Amino acid sequence: MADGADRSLFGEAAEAPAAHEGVYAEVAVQKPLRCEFTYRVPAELADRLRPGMRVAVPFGRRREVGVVTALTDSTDLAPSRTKSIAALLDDEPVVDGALLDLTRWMAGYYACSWGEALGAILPAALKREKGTKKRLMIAPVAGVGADQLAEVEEKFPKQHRLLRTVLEIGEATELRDLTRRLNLSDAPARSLAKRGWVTLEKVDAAPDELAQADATERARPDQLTAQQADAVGAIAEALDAREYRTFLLQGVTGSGKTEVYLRVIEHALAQGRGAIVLVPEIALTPQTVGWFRSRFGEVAVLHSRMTDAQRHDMWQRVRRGEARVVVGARSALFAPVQDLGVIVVDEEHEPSFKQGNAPRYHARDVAVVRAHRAGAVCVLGSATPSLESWRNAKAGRYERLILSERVRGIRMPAIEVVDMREEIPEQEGPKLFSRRLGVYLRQTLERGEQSILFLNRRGYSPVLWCRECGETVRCKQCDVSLTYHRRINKLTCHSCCEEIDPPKACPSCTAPGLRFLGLGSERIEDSLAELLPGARVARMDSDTMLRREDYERTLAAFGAGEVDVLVGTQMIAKGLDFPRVTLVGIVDADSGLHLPDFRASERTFQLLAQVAGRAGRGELDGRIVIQTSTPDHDAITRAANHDYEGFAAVEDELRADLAYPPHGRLIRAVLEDTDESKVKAAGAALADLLRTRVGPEGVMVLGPAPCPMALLRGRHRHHILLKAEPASPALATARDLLVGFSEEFARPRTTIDVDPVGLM
DNA sequence: AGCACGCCGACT
DNA sequence: GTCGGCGTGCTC
Repeated sequence: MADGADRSLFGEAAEAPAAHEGVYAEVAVQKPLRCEFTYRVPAELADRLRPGMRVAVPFGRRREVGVVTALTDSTDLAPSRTKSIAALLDDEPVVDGALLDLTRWMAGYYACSWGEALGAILPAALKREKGTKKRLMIAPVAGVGADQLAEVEEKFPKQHRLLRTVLEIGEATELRDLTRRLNLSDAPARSLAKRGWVTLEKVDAAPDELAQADATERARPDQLTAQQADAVGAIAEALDAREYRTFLLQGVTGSGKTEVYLRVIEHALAQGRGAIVLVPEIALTPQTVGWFRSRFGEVAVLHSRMTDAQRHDMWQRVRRGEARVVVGARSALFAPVQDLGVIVVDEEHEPSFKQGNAPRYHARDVAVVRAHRAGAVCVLGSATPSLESWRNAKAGRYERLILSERVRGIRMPAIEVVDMREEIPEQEGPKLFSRRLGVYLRQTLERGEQSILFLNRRGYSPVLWCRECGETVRCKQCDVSLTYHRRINKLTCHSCCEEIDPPKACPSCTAPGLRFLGLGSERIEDSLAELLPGARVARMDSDTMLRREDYERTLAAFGAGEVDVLVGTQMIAKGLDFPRVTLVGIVDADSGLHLPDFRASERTFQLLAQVAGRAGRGELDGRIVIQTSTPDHDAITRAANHDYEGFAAVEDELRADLAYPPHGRLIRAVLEDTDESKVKAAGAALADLLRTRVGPEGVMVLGPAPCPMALLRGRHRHHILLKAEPASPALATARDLLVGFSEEFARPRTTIDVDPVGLM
């Protein structure tokens, strides 16, 4: 570094021509900066340095870890601006050429920096020079309880919220998990520690139950169904040809998709090739991992709850070829599997495959790209494929394989739709259970069978409403109503986690007598106690399931028949397989239907189909009750008739009319700032720029308009939506204009979301 | 994104 | 008098 300064001061004229010679490296750092940075390669590193290796470089006042993306022998920069690489951190590239190319593609496509894209593929331990960070654990101190809680309740709501959660968990927890979930900084934890009510302690690593998951026995069936065999045959053929193909494996719940995955992976392994299996985070249970482990032995697992050290270890094992099968959530897509044969994306329609922060990639789409580039096969599995994949299959880009029969000849459950508008409320307040659902619940209990009640809304009541002025009690920082939680007697903001004491009178007109409007899972649980006295009820939502063990334990209790009725949110929609469940009640099928999102109907259909799949998994016949106030809605009638194909065809036409995906592509720009006028002004300027530079024939510019949640954590948010033909080159131009705009103006902050999922 | 520098309110 | 709020400018 010093020599650079020296040269600019003394030697510039003399060695000006020579200053550009030598070896330079392009280095990508994990920051949202448009380009890579050029560094001089010290002579002693020149013959060892290769693209894909990590280096430590001086960056501003700091030292950063970056990845070398290219080596050159010249630079356009003035020599005085070129600093030298400070240290080489690898003997071998940690990112191979294929992944380097893939991240470059991602950076361009998803409008992020190459460094950010690389950041998504490297385990955290490799992104720091010092390696693995210790974990900070928070634990309650014995004897601390209600008295201490009461002491901080009034003046320190954040400490109160944290202490309450820590006490509820009752054992040491990673602080970062809690602060993320409760939307807190470290400060409240430090204050509690200072009071001596909790302890903060750094630990190395914790054992990981998934890494150690036992091989769950899952017998390898001798006989596949004819459809399974056909599917395996078609995919194996592509593997044998060693060519890229994408298959859409569409199979109803219980049709044996997993067995198809397992056979295909067997085939790839027999060829000496590796495999990646992506599953939604919440489906990544010891049981799932166990299936793969029992069949393949050495299986690497990658998921968000692992410690940095554990992820690093798994990553190394994959890179060394010790594990040839990787099972994991979204980011496992980037596991350094050599000679990749197949990528499986299970539940490909799940919105969680889209990452919510930069790089905002969709793992399903990037899986197809990675497979294509690797000459591998991609298998997208779902009972209810996304409209995007359905259309890709129709257009011949994917090959559709259908599993319509359930294994062992299990019948599809009967689905009954109950029109809640025809139910007469016995007393004031919302009607929770229709007469029919009430009767079925009682009968199921009497037969000693089990029920599941699904409501995708936690808390007791989502709205507190003033009958005088019609206002609802809202969050001061966010554009949402506060949800009443009865156990803790607080109003909670589900957007920013802030909580307040329920007011006695209306905050806007001071009239007394606020009323609860609507229902949540907590209220269902309470009402069940009245409807079915003596029934054993368990509730599963993110309020009751604070630890992973809670989840496992509740499911184990349910499986053992110690629980009669399981009440829950999304958390219980997926994967649960209990033979004694003969009744599933969907308490309010409409809850997601009216969200301001063009995918609302699709999401509702998928959720209903998924929840319905929880009943009748064993010998006993299942029964599903869907409660709704819109019984004629397509998502509901088609779900009730197990008619995916009909739903997809109708929905596809609606999307075509409006040029929404899959018939158009979207890019969304969100502008946010504490000052609303700045957001409005910048939004108008940006929309003007876009409209003048890309004509309406190429790209439609919608907005600017306030986002569905126009105020979030104290920031006003407006968005602009770009809509274009899927193949329109103008969309790329528009995207690059957005990138230019966001770089030119630091405020209001502009985030660009390519192929957005969820418009909130 | 960090992390500096740089200008205006409530406290020892 | 200063400690500290966050506005804006830069990183090879």
